Amino acid sequence: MQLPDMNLLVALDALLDEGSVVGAARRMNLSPAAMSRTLTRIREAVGDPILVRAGRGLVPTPKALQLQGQVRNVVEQAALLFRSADQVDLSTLRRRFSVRANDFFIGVYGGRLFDTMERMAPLCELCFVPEGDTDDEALREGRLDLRVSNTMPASPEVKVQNLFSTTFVGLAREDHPLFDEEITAARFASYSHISISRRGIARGPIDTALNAQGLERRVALIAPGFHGAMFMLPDSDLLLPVPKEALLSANRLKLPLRAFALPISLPTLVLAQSWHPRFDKDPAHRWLRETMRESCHATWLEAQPA
DNA sequence: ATATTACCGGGCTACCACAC
DNA sequence: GTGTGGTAGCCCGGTAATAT
Repeated sequence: MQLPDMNLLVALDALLDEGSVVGAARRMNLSPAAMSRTLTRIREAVGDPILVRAGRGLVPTPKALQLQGQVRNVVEQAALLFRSADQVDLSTLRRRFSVRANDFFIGVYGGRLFDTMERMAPLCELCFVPEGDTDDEALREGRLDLRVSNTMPASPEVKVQNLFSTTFVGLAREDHPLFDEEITAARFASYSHISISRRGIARGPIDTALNAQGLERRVALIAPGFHGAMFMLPDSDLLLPVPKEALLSANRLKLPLRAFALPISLPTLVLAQSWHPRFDKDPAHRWLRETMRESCHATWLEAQPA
């Protein structure tokens, strides 16, 4: 069987990623003219224009967008074949690591993670992507390097490693009437709450715990993320349960908020990172996972009460 | 500014002739 | 039969010019 020139795949990956002939040429140490001719060969091989002129630049065709994930996957797998199983030169490593996490994790843990990555692998990019419904598929296709979540992946082949566990505390404006007397479950339930949910779900473990005591709370506001919700507290009587590490963000932002221990018992939340086994032996990915684990641990320690 | 094309040169390979 | 050297053709990259 006559195989096509596999170098075209590497060039196609660069072209689709950069979206320009000049950018892809720079990345592959070629002249723009040489890359333009490579694009011509790719067009002939694929039978599609791949990138078409739009003013000064180029835009991808639907076929190109459809191929992008597959091409990246194949190129990464091919690169792995030639890479030592244990070594990676972080100083020259050019790679974008996509991590899916919620805004609590990004806001509290993302900064230290990025700082460590920036110092060790200055040419790498960290790309946080919002949580989605097709995590396992994204991991499998290589669109996602890591997923950080408290829910287990649906696919049994996906690898999981615990990062840290956390518990919830309550947040309210510092002069909230809640602080005038002892914070009982009944008083906690008597104020309106913010519930954090991307899918608009108002009920959760807090409601279960209150119901067990014959109490019920009113969720007056549903927000997609903790950080945005925190900014609503100073102007309202709302209460916001947050993972206790989120207090780091509240303190840094110098928000006029006060934390309180929840008067109910909630299960401990365990956050874990998960990845597809295809990346298990990849030294760069292994470094990412290790860096994630260590930077999370350092942030977690900082957030613990003295 | 960026993409494409024309033209040129270097490297590689297939093919052939020749010597051993 | 095998190894070596010469040649032609192809592929690909560079520069420069042109088109968008």
